[in-house]
Amino acid sequence: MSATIRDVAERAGVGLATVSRVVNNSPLVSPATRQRVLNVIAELRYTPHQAARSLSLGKTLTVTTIAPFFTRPSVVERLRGVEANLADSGYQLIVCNVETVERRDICLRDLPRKERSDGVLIISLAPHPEEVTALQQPGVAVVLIDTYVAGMTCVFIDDQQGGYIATRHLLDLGHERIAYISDPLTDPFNFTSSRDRYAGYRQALTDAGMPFCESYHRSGMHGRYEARRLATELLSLDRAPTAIFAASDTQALGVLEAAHDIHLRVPDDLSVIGYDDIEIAEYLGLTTIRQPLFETGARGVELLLERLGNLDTDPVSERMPVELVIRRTTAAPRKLSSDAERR
Amino acid sequence: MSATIRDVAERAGVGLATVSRVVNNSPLVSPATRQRVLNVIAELRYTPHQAARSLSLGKTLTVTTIAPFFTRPSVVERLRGVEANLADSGYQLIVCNVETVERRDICLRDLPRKERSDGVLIISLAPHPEEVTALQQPGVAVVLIDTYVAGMTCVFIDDQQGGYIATRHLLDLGHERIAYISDPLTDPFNFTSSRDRYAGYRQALTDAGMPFCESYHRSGMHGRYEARRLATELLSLDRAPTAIFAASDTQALGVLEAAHDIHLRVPDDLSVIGYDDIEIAEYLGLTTIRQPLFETGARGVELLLERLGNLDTDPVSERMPVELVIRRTTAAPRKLSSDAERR
DNA sequence: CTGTTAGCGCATTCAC
DNA sequence: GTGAATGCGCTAACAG
Repeated sequence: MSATIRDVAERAGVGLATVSRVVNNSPLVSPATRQRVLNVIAELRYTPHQAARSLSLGKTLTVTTIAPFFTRPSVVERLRGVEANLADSGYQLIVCNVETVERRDICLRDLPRKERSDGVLIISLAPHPEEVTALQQPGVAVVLIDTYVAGMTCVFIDDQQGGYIATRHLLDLGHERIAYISDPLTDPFNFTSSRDRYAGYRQALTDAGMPFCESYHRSGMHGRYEARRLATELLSLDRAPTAIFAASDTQALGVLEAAHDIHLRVPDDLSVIGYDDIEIAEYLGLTTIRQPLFETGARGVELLLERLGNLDTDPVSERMPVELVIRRTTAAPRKLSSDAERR
Repeated sequence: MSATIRDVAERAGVGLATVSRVVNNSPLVSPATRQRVLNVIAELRYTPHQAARSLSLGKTLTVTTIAPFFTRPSVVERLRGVEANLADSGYQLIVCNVETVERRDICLRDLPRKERSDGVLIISLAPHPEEVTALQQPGVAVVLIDTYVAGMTCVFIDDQQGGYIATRHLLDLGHERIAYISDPLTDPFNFTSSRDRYAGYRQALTDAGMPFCESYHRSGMHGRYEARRLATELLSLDRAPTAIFAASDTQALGVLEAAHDIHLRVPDDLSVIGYDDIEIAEYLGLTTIRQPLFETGARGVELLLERLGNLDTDPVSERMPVELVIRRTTAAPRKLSSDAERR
């Protein structure tokens, strides 16, 4: 059995409280006894028992992160931001991966409870209205990452702006047939990014006086294969698009594959722009919208830690900027170039 | 304040123990009272307090995973395997990311203690001999993933075999100048994979009666950029290699970049083989050695869960197989082709 | 400055 | 079947 605070106290010839004070760096201990206790602690390899500590403190000393689809590079990057800022806070990080809707609902309902965790970070999953009221119960601090919900503390991305910028970039290059490939706009997980980026896409089209063509928007399950399929459909349309905006870099890869399949050259025959700027994007020269992934995680933790201090602070929400990164998969459409030459 | 077991007991007009029995599915409760208690539990939204539970049980109900470099795709995939198998076990998953040697040492020393966690999974970090004896202290179950240490329970990859197969594949294609790019063979984290794969590489060369050329082995910090630099060095050698075996797919990407930089065509001018078979490998058509990443994590948890049951089982170790995946970055060397033509 | 005491919420002997 | 009592290891009042 490992040493308890009592063992240390006896061996050092002091009371329990003194040991506790030493462990918790209380200044109310004379240097002499402190040193003596410290020696015994080292000797016995004493470590405070986490559970006992939390029970006594009334805090779990734990932060839970609920995230969908671990594998998605964007989620990993956010998680890394979370971990980085939590490592030295004294809080342990509990992670919970959500890959089904059932799990999503269970996690959102059961995990944010003060008996389980002092704070909860929810990544990319927007709580439904009923869930929001449950989440606002006092006791647990909740911070939403990559999602905006009025009345809750969130660190989110201006995805509408991102969609706008992406589309605008294509428009500026002279494209007139711009398609958008994304996850389903409404899904049971309640992801919001595809939806917001879509709104930006539509807005940019409108602002440019460009008509929106229903058949230029395709959506399907997230992932490269599905995106490839959707892009193939798009590219075999009568008036095939000359540019495709994919709601994520992963999906943009699928688009590139589809183009390759039918021997279209990128960017000569087809422009492709992604979203996220994951690591491989640079390698592939993919034009994309960069969003601060790591930073959202890191900032989310900061806000959570603040709230952990005093729970009754007003919710704040912070919007993080996106940025267009132009690389080698976008260019002026061929038709336009020839038009230009003709003049 | 949230409801405690006492609140439930009072409201249901029963004793504390009865509520506890209901919560823990003890059969020693009459159906009638059970139902009554269940109703009150639902009504009060009662959830057992984790910390109190563990304190009383003498178990933390927690499993800790220590993993280096969250970002590495291989680590993420293993973690996913861990999470998948732990989700329904009733244990919470605490994750700890290690990005510096100091953290590595601290984590390995402080986390595997029964006061903190019932079980620990250590991914890709080989404990040093002193650390091993500490890890074998009773109380915590420890399972090593992607690492083999005699006397401990491990799920590991036959990396020497992997290195052998990779090199052998190149040899079979007719290559005679085969280089190897990897992490440093010995590093303070004590990663073993680069070392083992190197051993396999050397062995394959020897078995083929091929001399080993010191300058064909380059090592440097893990990552694409460094690998690109190393490959560039290699390719500007007088007798440049015709094939490069990279110790990871990520590094193989760097090699591909280096080749591209100097307009070498792959696989015509240079063959490249990676290791891991991460998702992007398929997209790029990278020939590689596939290792069961997800599975090692998943299997590691299974073994841990078993050990959690009875701690004094003998350590077991399981070796997982690797597999050559031939795609489009390896081919016979040009020189040989022309030799063949000449005949 | 330091020791003593009383819970924190729950599982678990024991009696009934 | 069920309830009352005990202790898990620690922190925070409190008294000295």
